[in-house]
Amino acid sequence: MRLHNSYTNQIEQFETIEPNKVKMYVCGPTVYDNAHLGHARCYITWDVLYRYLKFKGYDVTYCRNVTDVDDKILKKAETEGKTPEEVSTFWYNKFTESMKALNNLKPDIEPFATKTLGEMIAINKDLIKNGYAYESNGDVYFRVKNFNRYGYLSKQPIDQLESGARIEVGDQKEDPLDFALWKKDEKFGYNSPWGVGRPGWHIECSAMSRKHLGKTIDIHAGGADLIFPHHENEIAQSECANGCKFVNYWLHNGFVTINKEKMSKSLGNFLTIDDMLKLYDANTIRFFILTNHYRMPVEFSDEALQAAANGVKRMLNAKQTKIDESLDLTQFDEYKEFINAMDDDMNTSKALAVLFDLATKANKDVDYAFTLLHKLATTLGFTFEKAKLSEEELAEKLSKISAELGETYSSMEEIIAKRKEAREAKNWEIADKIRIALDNVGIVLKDSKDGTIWEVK
RNA sequence: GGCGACAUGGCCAAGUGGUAAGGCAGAAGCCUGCAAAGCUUUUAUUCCCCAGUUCGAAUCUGGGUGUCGCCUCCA
Repeated sequence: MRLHNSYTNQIEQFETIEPNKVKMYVCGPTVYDNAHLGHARCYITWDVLYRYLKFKGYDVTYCRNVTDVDDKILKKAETEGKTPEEVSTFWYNKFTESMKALNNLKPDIEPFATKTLGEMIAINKDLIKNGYAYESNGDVYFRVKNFNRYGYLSKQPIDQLESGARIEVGDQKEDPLDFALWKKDEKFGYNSPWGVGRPGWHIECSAMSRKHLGKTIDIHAGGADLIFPHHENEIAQSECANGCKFVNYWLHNGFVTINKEKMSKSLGNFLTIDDMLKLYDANTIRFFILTNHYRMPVEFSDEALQAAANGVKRMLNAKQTKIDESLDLTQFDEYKEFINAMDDDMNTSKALAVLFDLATKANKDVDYAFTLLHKLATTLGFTFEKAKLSEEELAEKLSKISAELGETYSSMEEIIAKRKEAREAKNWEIADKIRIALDNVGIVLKDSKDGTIWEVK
């Protein structure tokens, strides 16, 4: 497999540290608010990578952290009169629900920052001992000038960074570029060798990554907006503390834009995952994301989502046959094409083209097509489960239909039988009336030689 | 100002040296009592503009124009 490494800005052959094992870390959410479509893109992208690596036979350990110590959480706790734990627990649960609703697999490890403080303190101690960090009035700062590869990931010339850096009021830094590893905070802080305080954001990921995956890992992924300063700082901390390479492959996804602008919390132009899921299903959102290459920006619009909904419906509504588990899928050209596409830096749009080809073949009764389609689409995280109505929803629709037709029906089967009767008598007026009444409540009938079935639109 | 990307049909989008995948939308036909779904056919002599390299460029080089992102919390 070949992957684009942001560190070298090149597409490289993916080689694991240990044979057949992948240690993969993704920067997770700060849990203080609803997740939006931008987060969905990020976590769907890395979910697909996770699934695909497993599909290829790798033993993958996927670690995605939860940042539960942060200014925004504390602010929210204060304004809502809650404890920071209450706020972060609430939003972590919401986030978990959103991820599940999007059909993202749960990472193998989901560490919390507040449970990794010991590791953070240990790293800080090492950094201070090695001269890469210093304590200053209860704060601890990283000494950027001592790390000569600083700026390599983000391709930022250090003198440029220097001129742009600002010193905030109350800063205790030796140099404007230095960043906080630990911040004095007597109100919400934790005990440390430097007094009561809180960890800096960047050290959290260095610590959680090292604790759960080790000093050098295969993949570290996240949104492209984390490249600077977050990932740059992680590299500095981890490599200076551990004395070895931190990450072999840095992977970054592009943004979701809306009206040509990055969708983000600070601009306020975001659509939450919850709201999206009221309008479009998880398959549609996933398809919308995967039609674009993961590093390109993707522009949100209702038209684009509607197009995605239509497209994914065709793909997943392919004529289903029994899944043949004994079939050797690797023998088929479509399988090879899919692998080639995904191996090429996750070319999901090409992979989807293969799935469309298989859907058409399945509809034309090519025997292996549906089994292969099912396997490959599932690998990308699509589901073939049809939308089902709850008993209440069905009852509501039945009563509406009954009202419109002026008769009482207690099941869809009854209605279909009635229509069948009318059709056999060539009473097209009644047959059409029934079909239209169903259509009005979002139920579509499909006639075929084998009879009539109904589906939710 | 520094750094990094992107510009392909009505819309979305792959393709990075060998003569334009795929999806959506549109059109025609088949199927159907009519539909829906499906199947078939169909829609870019052309890839932002201008030079250059090459037998050959959407793909490489130089210049221009436009759009976006990072440089501050951000997926």
